[in-house]
Parts: sequence; C-alpha cells; structure tokens
Amino acid sequence: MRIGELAEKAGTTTRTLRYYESRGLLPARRSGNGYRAYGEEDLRLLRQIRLLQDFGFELEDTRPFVECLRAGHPAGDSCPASLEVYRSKLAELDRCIARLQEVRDQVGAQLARAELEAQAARPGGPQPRCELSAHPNETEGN
Amino acid sequence: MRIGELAEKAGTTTRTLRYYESRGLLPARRSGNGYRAYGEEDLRLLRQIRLLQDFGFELEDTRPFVECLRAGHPAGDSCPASLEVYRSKLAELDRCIARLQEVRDQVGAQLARAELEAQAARPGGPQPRCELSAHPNETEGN
DNA sequence: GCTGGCCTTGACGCCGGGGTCAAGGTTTAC
DNA sequence: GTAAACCTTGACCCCGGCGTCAAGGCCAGC
Repeated sequence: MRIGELAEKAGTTTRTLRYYESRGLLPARRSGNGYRAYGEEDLRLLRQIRLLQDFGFELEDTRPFVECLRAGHPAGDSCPASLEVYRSKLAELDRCIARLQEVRDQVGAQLARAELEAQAARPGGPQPRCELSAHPNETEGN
Repeated sequence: MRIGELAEKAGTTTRTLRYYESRGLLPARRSGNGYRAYGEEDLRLLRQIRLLQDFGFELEDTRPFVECLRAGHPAGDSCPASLEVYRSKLAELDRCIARLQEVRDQVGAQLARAELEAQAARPGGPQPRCELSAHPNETEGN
C-alpha cells in the first residue's frame, strides 16, 4: 500500500503521514523506487493514533499506544505505559474542566452584574425603588 | 509614567505593552525623547485587559472593554458590545466544557475497560469465575 | 566622561499539527 | 511519446502571545 492509499483509508492526508514518520511514530518501509510501503498493520497503528488525536491527545501521548500495538499486544492500551497516559490525561481533563467551570462562573457573575447595572442606568428603566416608599403618595401605576 | 513602571505596576512586561500597542489596543503618547508616556488611565485599561486575559479571553475580545473605558464609561463592561462578548464567551465556555466532559467520560471508560482486561490477562490474577461455579468443589478460600 | 540602567525599533524563535508550494522522479494509460 | 496521476525531499507559512536577542539612543550619578 502506498502513502496516498493509506491516507485515504484512514481519512487523513499524505502530509500527515509524512509528519508522523518524521516524528518517528509511523516509519515506513520503502519499495524499490523509493516510495513508502505500508501494510495492514500500519493502518491499525494509524487508526489508533487518529482515535487518540480526536480525543485531543498530543502526538507524543499516542506513542506508548503505538508501541504497544507494534509489540504485538491485542490493543494499544494493553500496556501499563498506555494506562498511565490514560490516567494522566484524565487528571489533566479534570483540572481543565474545573478551571473552565470556574471561569465560566466568574464570567457569568460579571455578566449578571453588568446587566443589572446597565438596567439601572437606563433612563426610563426601573428606578431604584424603596420597598417602604419614602413618598407613599407616588403610586406605582404609570 | 514610562513603560517599565507601567509594566511593573500591572505585573506584566514591557514586551507585552509594546505588543498591545502594536495591536492598537493600548497606544501611548510619546515624551520628548521618544519614550512612551502613560497615565493612570492607561493602568486602568491595562488592568482590564489583564483581567480578561486571565479568563482566557483572546486579545481581540478585550477591545470592546478597553474602548468602553476609554469612552468614559465607569466600567469596561458598561457597553453593549462588551456584554455581547461576555455572552459569546459564556456560550463558548459551555461548548468547551461539554466537549471536554464528553471526552473525559470516553477516556474514563477506555481506562476502566483496559484495566479490566489487564486484570483478566494477568497470570495468577482473578480468573474468569462463574457465579454459579462450573466446578462446585473448588472452594473460594485461597 | 563613563558606567549602568533605562528606553527605542526590528527581527527571529517558539509551540503543534500539519497546509501548501516547488522542483523533480516514476509509473500507467492512451 | 506524452500527459496524468502518483510519488519524493525540502522549505516556508499559519496561529497567539509574547520571549529574547541585537544594535543603538538617552539620562542619572559619580
């Protein structure tokens, strides 16, 4: 299988495959004319990489999975190193989510406050009204 | 106030201030010798920028806030354009959090499955045991 | 007048994951 | 024999938000 075919089967580009090879992640044999030659096994490795990439894993983090597969294990996550990556990614995701949630709440609070202030400042908008009116003769109606 | 002093007061660097100026976000007057000259007002603008940056806002998103302050409004978020930025940021944060949560759950599931499989594959580890034992004479105790 | 500490502009580097030429070799189909 | 569709390496570009030099100007204190 040549590079274009593998790229198409995996739904990626030839540039990406060359990039992976340059990173030492997916080396290729060469056929007589210098073209890269891939097998079905490479397609499996590539699919593993893409799956993790879709999760937002960095390329380096996929390496243990690829090496695990290449070592003959049934799945990319059959090796302890891969499990460690899972775990640290989980921790990272949790930290990231917590941080974003915190920011979300703060921004939400800012928005609420700013909207209130804008409301108060708008002429004709609701005036600051005392519950126990200072001037009982001013009715609310209009 | 010169650039170094302003940077220090705002807890940032001169490089950053020059960058903001290059983006048209925080232009500076010049004193006779060509040095940038800032006032207290610039410090307020800068603090507003840094606050939003700390929230993870992109620099461009801080522009409405800065212009709002510069227009004389009491706060950077006193203007509708700023409120719109708040709202779109909130929506973006929500999408981001939801996506991360989804990934987190998937990765968590992968980890759980892989750990189970590793457990099962470990020789001497717990063998696949039928609840209704196929060999009732094998007791559980050791 | 000289050293040290400020300031100026300009330009390149970084990071990740490739996109997009450029200039050329190979193979296949007509 | 020639055009089309592959393939090769090499190199620069992108994004955001600066960090980090380089080469030189300005000013204070001694």
